[in-house]
Amino acid sequence: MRPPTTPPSSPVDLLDRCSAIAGLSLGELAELAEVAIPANLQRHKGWPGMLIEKWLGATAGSKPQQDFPELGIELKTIPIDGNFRPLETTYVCFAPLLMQPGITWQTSNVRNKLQQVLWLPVEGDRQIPLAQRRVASGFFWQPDEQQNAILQQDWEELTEQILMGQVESITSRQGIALHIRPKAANGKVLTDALDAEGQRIKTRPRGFYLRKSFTEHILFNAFS
DNA sequence: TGGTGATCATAT
DNA sequence: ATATGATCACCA
Repeated sequence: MRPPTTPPSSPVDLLDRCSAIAGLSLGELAELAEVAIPANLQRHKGWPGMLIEKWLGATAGSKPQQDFPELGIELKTIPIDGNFRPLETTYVCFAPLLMQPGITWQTSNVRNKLQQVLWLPVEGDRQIPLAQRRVASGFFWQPDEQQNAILQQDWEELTEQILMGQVESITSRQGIALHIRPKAANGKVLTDALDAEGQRIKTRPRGFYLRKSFTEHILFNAFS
């Protein structure tokens, strides 16, 4: 078995590719793909995600769009414990700190990315050697009405705060499903934002993340 | 002990 | 610096 060299032609094709790797370990997948296996993830935090991308035929590169643009599908690998509960929050996208005029939930990058997600849980307990961690079954998810409402509410609250020049007072404790945290290589990375007086300030870049409590429900519904 | 804030690798 | 892929790790 080898990784595909072309993007999936359809959602069914994509799901087939998931089925083909379900139950296999990251070590097996890395060996078949001729990818080096790091000893741990401390300096290779995105490694499982990149490996899975390769096996599903996602377009390489760092574009601010979905992983499968032709299908309108975003891929998210998610580390889970023995009970299929998420071990980490899920990064969604950067939080724009200099708002485009007329940005709404409907046109937001968060909504665009979460409209149709392929979740691929992977064993993530740190006591399991990286190479031995197995891939679970992937599944499609679309936010239901209630989930959409919560996401929209969180997004609007956080966006409003950014718009009001209050980015520095945003804490990751805000938001039921979606929250904002720093997202950068280190604390020295700064980007432009606006303060309450509309003056340009430098602040740490932020990203939108899904809380574990939210993704836990998604996983629970999928596997129960 | 788990969530918040910080950080790591890589491509453009 | 911004974007992708995320997980690390400190401390309340």
